[in-house]
Amino acid sequence: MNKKFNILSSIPSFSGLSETQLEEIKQIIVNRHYNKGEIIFSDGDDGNGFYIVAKGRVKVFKASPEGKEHIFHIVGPGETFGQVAVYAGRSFPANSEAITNSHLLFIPRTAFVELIGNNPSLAMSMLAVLSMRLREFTVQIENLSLKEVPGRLASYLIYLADEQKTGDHISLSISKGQLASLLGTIPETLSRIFAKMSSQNLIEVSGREIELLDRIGLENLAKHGKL
Amino acid sequence: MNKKFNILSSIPSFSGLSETQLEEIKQIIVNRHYNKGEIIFSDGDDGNGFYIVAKGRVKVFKASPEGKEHIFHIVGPGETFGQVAVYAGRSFPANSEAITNSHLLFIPRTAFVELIGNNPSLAMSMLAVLSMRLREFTVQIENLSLKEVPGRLASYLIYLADEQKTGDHISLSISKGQLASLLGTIPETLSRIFAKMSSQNLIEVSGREIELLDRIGLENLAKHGKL
DNA sequence: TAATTGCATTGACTTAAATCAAAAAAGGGT
DNA sequence: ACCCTTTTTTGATTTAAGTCAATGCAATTA
Repeated sequence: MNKKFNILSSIPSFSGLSETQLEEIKQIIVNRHYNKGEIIFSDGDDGNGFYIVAKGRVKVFKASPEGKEHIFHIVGPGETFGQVAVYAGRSFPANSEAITNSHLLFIPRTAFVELIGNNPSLAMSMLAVLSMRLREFTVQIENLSLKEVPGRLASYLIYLADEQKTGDHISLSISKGQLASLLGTIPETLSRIFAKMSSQNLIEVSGREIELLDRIGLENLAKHGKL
Repeated sequence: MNKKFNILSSIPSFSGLSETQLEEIKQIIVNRHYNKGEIIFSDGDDGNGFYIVAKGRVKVFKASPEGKEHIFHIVGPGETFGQVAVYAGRSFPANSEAITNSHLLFIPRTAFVELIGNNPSLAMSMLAVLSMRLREFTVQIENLSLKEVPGRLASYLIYLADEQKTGDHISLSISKGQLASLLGTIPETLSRIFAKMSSQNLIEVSGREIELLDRIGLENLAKHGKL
C-alpha cells in the first residue's frame, strides 16, 4: 500500500472502488511535477487526459484578451481537474497553472476511457462527481448574476468556515488578489469590502487569517445582499 | 416504433443505444403535461427524477429573495433538465417552469439508477452530456464575469445564428425580457443596447426578428467588449 | 373600436464597482 | 537590517448598469 494508493482512495470519484480497480488505475497514471507559476495546460489545448492533485495547489482560470482573468477553481490535494475535456473528447475550455510547486497524477484519456467501459460503478461515481461540480457552477453563476460582491464574499467565507471545520476561524490558502478573481472582482474592491465588513463587526481580518464575528449577519448578507 | 421512441432516440444521452435499451427506458417513463406558467419543480424540491421535453419549452431559473430571477437555460424538445439532482441524489438546485404548454417525459430516479447500473454505455454517454453542459456553464460564467452586457449579447446572437442555420437572420423564441434574464441583465438595459447596436448598423431589430448586419463587428464586440 | 393586459422602450437618476494612481505594508532573500 | 518585490490598502474619478417612473405599442378580447 504505497503513497499513490493512498492518494487514489481519497479521491471522491474513486472512493468505493475495490483494491483491484484502484490497482488498475494506478497502472495508467503518469507522475508529473510542476513548479510554481508553471502552466499545466492552456485554453484550447487538446484534452488528452486529466489530472489529480497529489501535492500542491492549482488554479483553473480563463483569461480575457485584455488580460483580465477569472479563476474558476482552486484545486488542492485529492481533487481532480480537466475531466470535462476528457469525457467530451474535446479541448480544454480553460487554462491551469500551478500556484505552488505541485505533484500531479496524469490520467491519459485513452486508457481511462477503456477502463471506465469495464467499470459501471466507476462511471456512476464519476457521474456523481461531475454533477457536484455542475452544482457548484450553478451556485457560481447565481452568485455572479444575482448577488453583489459583498454577498458573494459572505457566501464564500461561510462556505470556507464550514469546509475547514475550524469554528469561526478561517485561514485563506490563496492571496487576496486571487480571492478577488475567484469572486469575479478585483483586489481593490475586495479590500474595500473587507474594510467595510470589519467596521461593521461582521469579521476581523488579519493577513490571511479571518475571524467570523457575526455569522447571522453574514448569512443575511449572503442571502439578501446589502452591506 | 411509436412517438415516444422517436423522441427518445433524438436525445443526445440516449443516442447510440440499442432498440432493446430504448425499450427499457420507455418502460420507466411517465408522461406529464404542464400549461404555460405552471411550475414543474422548485428550488429545494426533492430530486426524484428528471425530465425530457417532448413538446413545448421550459425555463430553468433561480430567483433571488427580492424576486430578481436569472434564467440558466431555455429547454426545448429533445433536451433534458433536472438530471444533476438525480445523479447526485440531491434536491433540485433551481426552479423550472413551462413557458409554453408542454409535454414532458418524467424519468423516476430509482428506476433510472438501476438502469444505468446495467448499461456502461448509457453511463458513458450521460457523462459526455453532463460534460457538455458543464462546458456551457463555463462559457456562461466567463461571460458574466469577463464581459459586459453588449459583449454577452453579441456572443449570444452569433451563437443563435449558428444554431438556427438561417444565415444572418435570427428569430427569438423567447421574449426580450427573458433574453435579458438569460444574459444576466434587465429588460431596460437590453433594450438600450439593442438600440445602440442598431444605430451602429451592427444589427437590425424588428420585434423578435433580428438581422445581423455586421458579423465582424459583432464578433469583435463579443471578444473585446466595448460598444 | 374601446379597453384591458402584457411587453418594450425611453428618460432621469442612483449606485456598485472598475479604473487610475499612489502609498503603505508585508515578505523573502542576502 | 536592509533592499527588493509583491501584495494590500486608500483615495479620486469614471462608467456601466441598475432603479424608478412613465409612456408607447401591440395584441387579444369584450
